[in-house]
Amino acid sequence: MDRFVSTFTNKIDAKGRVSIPAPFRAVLERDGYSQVVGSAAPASPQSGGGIYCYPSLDAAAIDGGGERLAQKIDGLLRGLADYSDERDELSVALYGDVQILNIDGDGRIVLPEGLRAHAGLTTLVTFVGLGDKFQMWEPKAFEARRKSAREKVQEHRKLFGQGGRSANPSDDERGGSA
Amino acid sequence: MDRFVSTFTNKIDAKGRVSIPAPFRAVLERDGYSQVVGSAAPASPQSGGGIYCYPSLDAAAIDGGGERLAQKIDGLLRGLADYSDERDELSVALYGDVQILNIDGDGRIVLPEGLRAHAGLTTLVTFVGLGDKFQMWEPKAFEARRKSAREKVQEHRKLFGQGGRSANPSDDERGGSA
DNA sequence: TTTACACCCATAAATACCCATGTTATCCCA
DNA sequence: TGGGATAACATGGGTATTTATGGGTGTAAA
Repeated sequence: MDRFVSTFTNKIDAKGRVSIPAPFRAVLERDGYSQVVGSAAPASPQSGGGIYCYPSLDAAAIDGGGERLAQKIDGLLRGLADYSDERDELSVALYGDVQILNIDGDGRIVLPEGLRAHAGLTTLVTFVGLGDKFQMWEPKAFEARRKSAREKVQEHRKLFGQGGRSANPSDDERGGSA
Repeated sequence: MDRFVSTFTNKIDAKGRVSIPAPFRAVLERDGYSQVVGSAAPASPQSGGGIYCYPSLDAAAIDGGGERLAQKIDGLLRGLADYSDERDELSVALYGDVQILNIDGDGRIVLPEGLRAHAGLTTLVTFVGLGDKFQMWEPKAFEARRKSAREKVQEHRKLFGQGGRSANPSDDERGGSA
């Protein structure tokens, strides 16, 4: 199964577009999102093409993914009675905040104002692979979070007393930052 | 699977018309429009049909959708056949105020006074995708709804449990980028 | 007639589509 | 093994479509 891994930082251009890191695009293609590579019939936004994005509930970031992520959202609602008030209300948060961003022929998306604001994005976006989904962060904000995450991991290591870490993986970032 | 997702806010013009967000129209086209009378052919040369609408039972909003929604409502009532009291009530509540709003050549509908009053609509309408139906809200009212919905989701998130939108980044954080 | 509505056209703005370029990593061959 | 040719990718920008919105007009119902 393909997973989103690694982090990449790309630029938001004057039109608000960002390139999705090629490796992520590859995962998305397999994940069952249908992209119009050539000049075939355009996939409509709701057709299941494009990527699913929504503001992260507890972080200043945007969550994104393909069909698999969409299915998970569906799964959360399954089991709730049809047309119950509760279901409607949860749907608002789960579907209402979702945006389907179409990927253009060059592998780019446009980030709507709402999402950009939530993540505090201006000119750069850091794509972070999280397995089933990925997140889009403002580079500085992500660095801070990554740092704290590492510290937590270190603590756990000490607790478990297993130091067997082979090497500090070199971060394969690209783009103008760093 | 096609679903209504995302939210859009459009304007009600002087004639009481509102544009249905294009992505929703795309879903409706696949879903099948509701026909006013059972004519196999398109209802009218211009409009492909109409959308199935009724005042939301639990909220100051209008529920809308296509054939799928119409079928579900039907099914829901059929299932209640035994409890005729309840069925009658629901029938009245649901069918009584159902309207099929025709979509004009430009993708717009006219909101009847009754519906508009129920949702407190004046000049703006917020369309909210809820999966297999959508709702129309007065923007301010919707904001409140969205807020409470988000809170509810926060509560329920633990119940939904693993595998869901794990939303807590540190849950699936890889310790570095190995 | 008067009113409400369906239909038609016009337009600005947002969006999708297309092609070009610089840069980097990769490959091939001498 | 070095170096030039090649391919992949991120990025910039021009242009054609879509979309939302406003308004005019005919037509059918009241």
